[in-house]
Amino acid sequence: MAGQHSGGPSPSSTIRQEFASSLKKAIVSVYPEAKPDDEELMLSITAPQGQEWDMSSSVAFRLAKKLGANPAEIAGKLSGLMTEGSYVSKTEVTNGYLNARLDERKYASLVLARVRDHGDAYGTSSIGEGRKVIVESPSANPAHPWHVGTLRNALLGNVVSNLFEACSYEVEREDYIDDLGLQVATALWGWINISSKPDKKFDQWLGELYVRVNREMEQRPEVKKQVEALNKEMEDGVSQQAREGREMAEKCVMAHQQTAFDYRIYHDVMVWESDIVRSHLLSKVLDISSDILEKPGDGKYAGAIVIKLNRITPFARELEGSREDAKVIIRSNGAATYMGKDFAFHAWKFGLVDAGFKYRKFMDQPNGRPVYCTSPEGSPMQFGNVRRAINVIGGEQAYEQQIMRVMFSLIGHEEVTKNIFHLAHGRVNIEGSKLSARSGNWLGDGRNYTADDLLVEATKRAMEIAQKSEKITDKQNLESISRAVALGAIKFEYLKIATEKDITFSWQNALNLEGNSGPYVLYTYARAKRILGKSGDVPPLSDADAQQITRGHDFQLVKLMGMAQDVVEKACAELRPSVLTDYLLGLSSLFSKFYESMPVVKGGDAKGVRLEIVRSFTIVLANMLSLLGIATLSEM
RNA sequence: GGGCACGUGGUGUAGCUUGGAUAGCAUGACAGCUUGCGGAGCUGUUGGCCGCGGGUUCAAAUCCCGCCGUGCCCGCCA
Repeated sequence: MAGQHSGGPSPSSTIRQEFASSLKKAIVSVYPEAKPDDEELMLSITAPQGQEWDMSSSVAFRLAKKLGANPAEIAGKLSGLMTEGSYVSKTEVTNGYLNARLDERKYASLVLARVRDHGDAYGTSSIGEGRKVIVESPSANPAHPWHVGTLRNALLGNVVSNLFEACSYEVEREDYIDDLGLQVATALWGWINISSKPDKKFDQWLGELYVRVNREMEQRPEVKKQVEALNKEMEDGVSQQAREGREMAEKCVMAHQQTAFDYRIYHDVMVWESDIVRSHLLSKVLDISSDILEKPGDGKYAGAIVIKLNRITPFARELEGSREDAKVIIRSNGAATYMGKDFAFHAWKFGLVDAGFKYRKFMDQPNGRPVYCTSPEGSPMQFGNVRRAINVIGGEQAYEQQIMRVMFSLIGHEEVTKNIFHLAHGRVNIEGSKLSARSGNWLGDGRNYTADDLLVEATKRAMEIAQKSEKITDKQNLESISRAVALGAIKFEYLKIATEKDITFSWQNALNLEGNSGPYVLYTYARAKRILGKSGDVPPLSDADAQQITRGHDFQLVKLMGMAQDVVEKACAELRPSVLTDYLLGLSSLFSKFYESMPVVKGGDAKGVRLEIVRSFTIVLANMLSLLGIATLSEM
């Protein structure tokens, strides 16, 4: 989606407002004491099933309570006073509901003109104008490839970023690179002591090495000691090993980027944990938060800097029965914990402290924009300093995220607490076992549950079907078409599941090409495109065309298309990509019914309006798919 | 010990924030639809005590209370 944001109310909210204000007028004149609330009125309006009515309000039930009267009676009185508007042509009462019917010619003209005028920008909104948001995802460890769980995180982060952009927010797509810590130290031990000669894609190779070293550590305690020593070296950041560790991690991240590009996922900036440590961001943050921190001289936490949980619990009651009574921010050896770094990092995100980061270009991206990274050498750039932060992180980290948010309240930055959103997603398990990075049960011969392999498998599957397709005229493009279908299948399959739910990964589901799936949506798009291809340019709707609209699938489809912007705003406000997938399935399914029941090219007098509907459908569908990061295909 | 998340036809799920008319969709099974704009589709049949028990309400999948089941978290790991 590109171009100007549409701004203003959507067609569907225009008609709901009209209905609501007409309801309000009627209520005020019959029951002046009822004092109807505008928002309540809007919320009472829903779309009823069936084709007879377009909007329905349950407001009479609410009023019945307030006034102690019968709902049906109230609705009856109101109905008599309802005035017609520009779009509402008729109202009636059924079972206490006030139903409204639209003038389908007028409303269809409004929606279709809007789609034609706004094109690529149809469905966008201006609600976020002037605000900046940072989205963090997927923050994979640079010690192994993206697995099917990392992919879920990355896809979520991408869609959420797209949604914010569609709502006119300025968006910074940020990736936190956790290049310190035991995972990377473990891989580095292998790099130094076993092999530094990759013979396959770097992250895959490194992941296998990492798993090997983990097994080694279980048998040889001295290896574990050496890994811990390496970890300390990397933390200190000055030794040859530390430089080697960073170098190795960068190679791994390069390989991750390849995966990201394959999935059409791009970033603006990568913040490396080792640069956070190097920048002494921590000590600056400690300065502004000294009031809430303690440094016990003895006991369990002797020598460390901690935050006592009894300071947190008044603001987060759910942490009260916790087993620990403090959270360590700086270890007794002087190194910051993950908690400490994340707290400091968020102080940077919101511009509370200046980290003095230096940046350089990490690499060019296929979208034409480079991704930058923090670096020991480089120049200052403008990143961070946002008003809102979305952290796409697994639900298992809710405890730490909660403590961190409360810490900002305690140091007097309530606005930060309120604007850190932990977008907690469920786990992705693989059939029969849990995903475990350490054991590498997802990595290796015959069981390679990586994002890369998933795409290869899905493309293969799509290819089998595409080869049989008689509709693909350009056989040269079979490979790229299959890949696009595969991407559509995978992304849709992941995103349609509610964010908070766990997923048990199965090839069967991930490669789904029919039913509630991405390929189903792409397929309806291709059919619509074929109709347009046979008809040449579609002229704008004439009055005569508008007369041909019926109350069948044609108008149902128009009504659904009129809701695009509301859907985008809702998906953005709730951080729920599945709102989009639901909408796309609804649109596609309705289009299929329309397609089966209402001839377009041979539609006679109705040809004009039906063509315009088809044309609009392709635009709306393409816009919504693009928010999911899915590209359309004219043939498949 | 405490907390968080999830529980909806055989299977996978939407709806729960903001209570509202026959709980939506897919898949599976069965039966149909192509000399019609693309059958990766459409139509029909089958299949649900919305985990259980209370409560609030004119009205509960939705809100409240209590249970049960599953997963996760409560580390000077990240």
